[in-house]
Amino acid sequence: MSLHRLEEFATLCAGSADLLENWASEQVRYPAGAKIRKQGDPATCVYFLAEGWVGSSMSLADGRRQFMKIHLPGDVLGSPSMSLSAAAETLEAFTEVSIAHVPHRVLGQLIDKSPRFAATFLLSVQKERVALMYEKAILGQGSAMERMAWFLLDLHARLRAADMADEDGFDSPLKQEQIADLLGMTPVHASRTLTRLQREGLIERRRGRITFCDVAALRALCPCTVPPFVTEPDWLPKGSA
Amino acid sequence: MSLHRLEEFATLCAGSADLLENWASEQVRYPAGAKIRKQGDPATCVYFLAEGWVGSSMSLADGRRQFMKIHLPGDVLGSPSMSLSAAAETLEAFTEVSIAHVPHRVLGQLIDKSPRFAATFLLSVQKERVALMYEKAILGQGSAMERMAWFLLDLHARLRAADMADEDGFDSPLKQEQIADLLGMTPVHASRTLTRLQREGLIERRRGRITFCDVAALRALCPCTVPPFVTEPDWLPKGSA
DNA sequence: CGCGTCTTTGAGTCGCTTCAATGTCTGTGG
DNA sequence: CCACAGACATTGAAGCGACTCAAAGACGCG
Repeated sequence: MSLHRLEEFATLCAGSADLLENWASEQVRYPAGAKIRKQGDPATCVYFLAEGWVGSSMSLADGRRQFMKIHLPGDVLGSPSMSLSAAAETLEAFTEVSIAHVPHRVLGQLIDKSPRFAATFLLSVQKERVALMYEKAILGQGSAMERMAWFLLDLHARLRAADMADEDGFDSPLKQEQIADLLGMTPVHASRTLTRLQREGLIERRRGRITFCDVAALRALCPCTVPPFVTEPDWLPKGSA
Repeated sequence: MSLHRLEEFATLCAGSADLLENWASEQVRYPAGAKIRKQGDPATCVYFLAEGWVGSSMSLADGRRQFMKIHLPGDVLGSPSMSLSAAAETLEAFTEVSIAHVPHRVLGQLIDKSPRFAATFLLSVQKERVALMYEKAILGQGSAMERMAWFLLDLHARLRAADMADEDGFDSPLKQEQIADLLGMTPVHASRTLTRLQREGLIERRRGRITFCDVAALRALCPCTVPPFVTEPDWLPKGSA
């Protein structure tokens, strides 16, 4: 399996794939709780997450915090801030993590050399944008139960894709406060919501593990489903570099 | 002024700029209320909005609706769905509009021919992604007053950039129901919130016009400000095609 | 003028928050 | 091995912000 998730839309040509692997192989480790990059820091590179869990968040002026995404191995982190003079999001390790730093300069070279890389990277960014759109819709329209059900199913699907969970549940290092800041509710209410899901027989909890007891009911709680992504769209530039 | 807003990060090389202008010049008109594209439709092109106001929205299974963005002339619409097999968002004309259809194929050609176009388009997508991140934070963390203040100031800034508003206010065709669906609240509460802003002397309303009476107070209500965007980052491929 | 659409206002309810106390788990040192 | 501390989770009670339902008011248009 690749160290990054840039080939989910299309296979890259050998040249760019090799260059990426090369950069991705040089990893830095951070302990749990470390801030990899803070909101407001100069943004000079993006990050390939190789191991561990990372959360990206934005803080408001008065300290309220909104997590944007829980990142899993293979994710490219921090790329929205390439368009900014200073980083918009804080990247924080939830577990011990292993991360490769890829300077914007390298991305620029890859785009310059390989149109196919450029298009593939663009698609993966659009995919993240679509994910944000769904999350915006759910924060704007959904109740606490709906948000929690969405979160559990979405995280589970992504963990499955990363081979980090079995079919009926997953282990997670997330504290309820972090889940709350992801879903736009208070920690107290996150606890109540999870407790209620458990009391109603949809999930079980032990230690950090969540087990799904009634996936159908959870899905029924989710107000929307994401349509399938394209692979190899016909307009994609063919590989050459 | 250009028919699109792809050159806010960097000037394009003559070849791609010309090709774009050419496509952008062939416009279709839609009456107010028309659906330009519906959620679930096949996604085969993106849209350059030349004239008028458009809203992009996602609907949940039970009919609740979340507007993603109010689009103004110069905006590129519908590009998130390039990554999907079916469109994720509905595009709806708020006024009579004039729109150019640009097939994905053309974008593919441009990316293939001009790395500089590819990088510039990527940056503009990242910019939209950052905007979504802020909106997610505000929906997740902000009160109704904060959301409304953010909306008014953000829309005003964007109207100013498009030369569609003067310094102290703007005209808008938006109904309160649409504002409500953008900010994740009910129309009734949108009305109360606007009325309260007016009673407290921050804004005035007459017809569709909003006038700012106390911009400082409005800004103070906003929980966050977007950092400046980059222009011509040094890693951007130089023009050639 | 009269009609339809949009907005405002009021009263009651519900969901989530707040504050504070209690409970649980884990690791640590006596 | 047990006692204790600290961090996290749970629970209860009270309050508030936003929602719902419903009616009345304003506006635009024929």
